[in-house]
Amino acid sequence: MLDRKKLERLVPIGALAEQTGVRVETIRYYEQVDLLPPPERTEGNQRRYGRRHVERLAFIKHARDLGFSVESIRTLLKLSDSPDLPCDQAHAISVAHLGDVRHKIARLRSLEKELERIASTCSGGVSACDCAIIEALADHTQCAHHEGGLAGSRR
Amino acid sequence: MLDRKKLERLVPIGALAEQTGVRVETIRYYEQVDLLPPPERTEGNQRRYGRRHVERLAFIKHARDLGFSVESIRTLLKLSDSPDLPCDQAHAISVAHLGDVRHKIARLRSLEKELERIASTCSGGVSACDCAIIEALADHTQCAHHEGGLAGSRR
DNA sequence: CTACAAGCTGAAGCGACTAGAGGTTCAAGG
DNA sequence: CCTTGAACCTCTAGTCGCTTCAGCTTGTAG
Repeated sequence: MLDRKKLERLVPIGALAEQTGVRVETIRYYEQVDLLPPPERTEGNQRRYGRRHVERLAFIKHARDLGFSVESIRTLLKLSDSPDLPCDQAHAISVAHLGDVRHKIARLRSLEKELERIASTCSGGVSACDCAIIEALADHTQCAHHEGGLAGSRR
Repeated sequence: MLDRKKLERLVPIGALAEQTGVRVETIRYYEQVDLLPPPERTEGNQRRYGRRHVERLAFIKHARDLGFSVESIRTLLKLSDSPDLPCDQAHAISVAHLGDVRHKIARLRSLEKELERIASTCSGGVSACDCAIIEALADHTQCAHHEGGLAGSRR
């Protein structure tokens, strides 16, 4: 297992981190939660990663950047490992996630508008303002999404 | 303190939850983290809330719906309690948060585009697809925000 | 009076890491 | 060969904003 020639082609965790842009601690965490398979070790018990690991971690990183949950990624990885029935499920996951993202965008846009309204009522000058922002927060009735479909989607 | 007449005007936690749309457990949590002051209690140690509590919790709920952190809300509440120098800080918090929200929107829009691209490469049909989604995730170079400013903003 | 809904506390769990303590190993310079 | 110090190791706890659970006690309607 610890063949000298093999070890030479393998990289330590710090190099893997640099290559992929994933922090060292996060890589160890991914191993712990079975996203990344345990790599080989040196005699001194240090991790040494090969090409496969680099690719798999890049996949994970990219999917995380796209906002996929670790659970979704676990499924996507399983699918990519067994190239028999992957397409349907992968497509379903992506489409569901796209729906999620659109939902979040809509919600954030509505928040943006309300925040603009609230922040603009008070320019932040020292005087003559008593204080519209706090009033706006206290008084829900001014609010555009009052009793609308937005509240609760966070939960 | 436990005057009979007073108690009659006070509501138990369940009613407060219903009125404000905040869950019972969450209300107790807010008390625990000092967002909501401890209310009066019945002889049997149950919480009874008055008008002030309802208002304060509505404030909190509204601010949370707008995505303010509990820390920001704590500050906003302090400001609203002491109406001397509130405006500047409240304005600063709101503007900072608005910046945050806009940043998130921009990021999500870019994710939306990429997800659209990825999902559209594979219509999800059973055959003839081997699987573009998984390839797209594996191959970062196709990605629009490749090495762009997006990665890492989650941290 | 009794049943049962609603309330109570305290602790643990969630997701996805991050940070720290305290120790070991690797590789380069002398 | 030896020393130094950066990089590595494990394990534990902390983050945020709740949620859930277990195992009780209290309030109220019939």
